[in-house]
Amino acid sequence: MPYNYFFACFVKKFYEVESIRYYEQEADFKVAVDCIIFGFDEEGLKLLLLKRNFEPCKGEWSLMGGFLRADENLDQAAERVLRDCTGLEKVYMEQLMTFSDVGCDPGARVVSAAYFALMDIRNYDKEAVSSYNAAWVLLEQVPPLIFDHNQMVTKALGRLRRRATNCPVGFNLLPQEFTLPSLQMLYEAIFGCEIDKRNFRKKIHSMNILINTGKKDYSTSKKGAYLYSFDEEKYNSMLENGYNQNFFNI
Amino acid sequence: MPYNYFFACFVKKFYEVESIRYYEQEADFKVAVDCIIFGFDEEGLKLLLLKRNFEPCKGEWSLMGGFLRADENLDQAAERVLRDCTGLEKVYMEQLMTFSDVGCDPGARVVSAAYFALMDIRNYDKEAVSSYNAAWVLLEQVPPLIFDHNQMVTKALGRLRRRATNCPVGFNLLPQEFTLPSLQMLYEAIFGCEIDKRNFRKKIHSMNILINTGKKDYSTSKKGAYLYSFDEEKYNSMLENGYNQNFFNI
DNA sequence: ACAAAAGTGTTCTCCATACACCCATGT
DNA sequence: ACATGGGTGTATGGAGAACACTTTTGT
Repeated sequence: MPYNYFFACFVKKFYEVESIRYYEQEADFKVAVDCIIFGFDEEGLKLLLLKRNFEPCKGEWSLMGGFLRADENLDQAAERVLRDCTGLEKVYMEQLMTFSDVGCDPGARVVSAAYFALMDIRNYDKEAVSSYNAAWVLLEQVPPLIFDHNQMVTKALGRLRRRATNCPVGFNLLPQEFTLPSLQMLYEAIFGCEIDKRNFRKKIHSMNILINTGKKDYSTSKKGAYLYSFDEEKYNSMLENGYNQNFFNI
Repeated sequence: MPYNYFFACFVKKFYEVESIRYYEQEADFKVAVDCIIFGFDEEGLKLLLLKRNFEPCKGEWSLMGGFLRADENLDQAAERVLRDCTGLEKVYMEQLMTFSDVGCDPGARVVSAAYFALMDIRNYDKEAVSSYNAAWVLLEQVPPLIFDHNQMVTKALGRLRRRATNCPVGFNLLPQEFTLPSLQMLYEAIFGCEIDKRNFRKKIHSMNILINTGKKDYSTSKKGAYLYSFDEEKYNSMLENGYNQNFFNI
């Protein structure tokens, strides 16, 4: 229970009467969170989308969403929404931007905070996903979505690209152990362009944030590709020591 | 009147009854906008802050803020707040992030979208500013602010730095005509470090986005420094032609 | 003459880019 | 033997960083 909570309870008494004077004439809004959930596999970069089996807009495609509750903040609401529909906790998430156009949701006056999430597409609760009638859709094949959700997706992709250039955020889209060819494919998918294999590997190796597990993945070639894991500790200590370089520059 | 508006009116009829079923059990929130307003003069980078002469938290320092109205979106609300307290329109503004901690504003459950703005400190409505009891405060001397406003300021500074490295957003903080020494001082203030004069000028000149007006400003030296203006047209055409370089790299 | 700010060029280093061949293995 | 994907090194160009002196003019 955070300190703020007690403070709020304490101060509330003081404000209880006053607050009516200050705030009561202001308009009320529903506050939503919508999650742009990225995943990645050999086919490419994907989004987890809902073919809605509930109202409103039943039958149409949308992002995962939900409403903010009085006793939580937006980060918590976004985590809850993600947990509900994928069964996952501790997924990389980041607030993207808040959308607020009048009449965007015709059902009510809603202000919607978009969050983007990066997750390992091989590791989620299939039952939860299918109960929401959700599916992984290739980024290039995203259908028209309800409200301003397509706009949110566009924003999220831009943010993902910027993040991926500045920090090694891409690892969140891969399993804990991954091969360099798959890491390169991921970056090619994020940036939508081809990358020279030698330059890519040189860059990655020069950063010294990968650990070669010694194991090999033989699923895509006869020779087999080494499995690496991300050395988060090393990366964090680099950050503390003022590492300020671009992680990846196209 | 945007297309969406008609659409909303049309669809509303359909939803009027239904919406009650979908949304009525969701919590209501007040939605605020808070503006982090940057200015710059020879003393350094400054923020426009309020010493509140109204409740709540009368007597304390805060950002400029206001509540979202039912008939506007967040961008419009932020513009309105800025217009009310500085008399300015068409100021560079950008949505920063939405803050939503429970108990942050003890007066009510408020979700607050922070905006950051860049303006020419020499050009604003002094009466409006003083009627709000507002003042320009050096960034290094920002006092404790109410709620989570200090956190917003920190975020805004980070965003400003990132923006300034990627695009020539700094010009919004200067008068229409400015000298290279003052432009350099601005960047030194934004990044909080010294910059080599020759390298700075080389970089700026190589971009070809400044117009030398031929006029000189003699206010800071006997020799006088040339006044330049930002060639927005040229910059836009560069963008269209796929200019993708960093504007400024420390 | 001198103080005070404006203005200017060169060298070095490092990083991004372009580019072609060998390796391991299953068939 | 060969097809398939994994893995490696070198040469070049361009941009950032370091660095010192001349110009102008008011006093």
